[in-house]
Amino acid sequence: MTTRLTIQRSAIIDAMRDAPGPLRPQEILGLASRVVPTLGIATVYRQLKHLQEAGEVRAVGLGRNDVRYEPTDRGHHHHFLCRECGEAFDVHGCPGGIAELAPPGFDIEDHELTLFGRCPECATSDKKAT
Amino acid sequence: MTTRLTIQRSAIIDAMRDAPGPLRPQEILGLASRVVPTLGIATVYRQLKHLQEAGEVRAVGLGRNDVRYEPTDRGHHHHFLCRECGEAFDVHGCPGGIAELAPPGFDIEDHELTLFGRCPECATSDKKAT
DNA sequence: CATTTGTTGATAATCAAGAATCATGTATCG
DNA sequence: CGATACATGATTCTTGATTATCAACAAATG
Repeated sequence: MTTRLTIQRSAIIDAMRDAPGPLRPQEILGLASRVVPTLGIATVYRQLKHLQEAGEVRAVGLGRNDVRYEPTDRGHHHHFLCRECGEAFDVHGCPGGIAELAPPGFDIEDHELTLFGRCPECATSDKKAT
Repeated sequence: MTTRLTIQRSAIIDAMRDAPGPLRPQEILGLASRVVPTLGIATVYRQLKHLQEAGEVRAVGLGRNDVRYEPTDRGHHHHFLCRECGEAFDVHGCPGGIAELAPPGFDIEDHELTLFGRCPECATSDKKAT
């Protein structure tokens, strides 16, 4: 169970590292396939599991029924989800005073903030103006 | 397709209306079953669909693989999710300046904020102190 | 009361995500 | 080179959530 650094593994890690935000398993497959064309989805899931257990990768859920993965070394940040193309982007910065929102008695450990809208690319190709 | 107000329908609506936060279909079934013991899960899903189409109910996703439903007439608010018991609570109030977090070029339409931690009930019965 | 139309509850069908299986492949080490 | 142990990729299986089906029902209408 020694965890070898195979090309598949590094391709998967690189895909996440180079992405502007968290990726879905299928997206990881697509990106890493450019490096390792024979890559299978099973390996993606397998490596994601290993990487999660190793603490190098974390799952985040934006929207409903949506699980994406991101490297854990990016510090505290939030996300933007484009409603048009579905891509997720990291958003740095965090409004303060969040813990104070909860009524007394609630023990706040953490929080997640997700912005929804249109990414620069989708906003530019304005489909509204049809 | 006239949408009759059956006891099942009103029991389902009442369950959501009386809840402190969004409910999962199974939770709705459990609560509404107190009023209509024969209630089936199929009716819950059916009514949720109708209510969504009627704009009276909205689906929200907290955490991963998690869909809950809430009445739409509660105005802008956020949520708290207890990591121990899994119950969700509405949180009123909203930190300002959220739209400014996004880098230029992003078109922000909306946002969701979820707090994680322990609810008053779970925080009191401190299992940490074992 | 009889008819019509929408509703219910039990259950089967569907679907997708993720896990397990297994033969093949590939480093590593002797 | 040959043996060993882990990794891969194709595929199948499992699981849980949601949907569709359908016979039994109930409200509204004549």
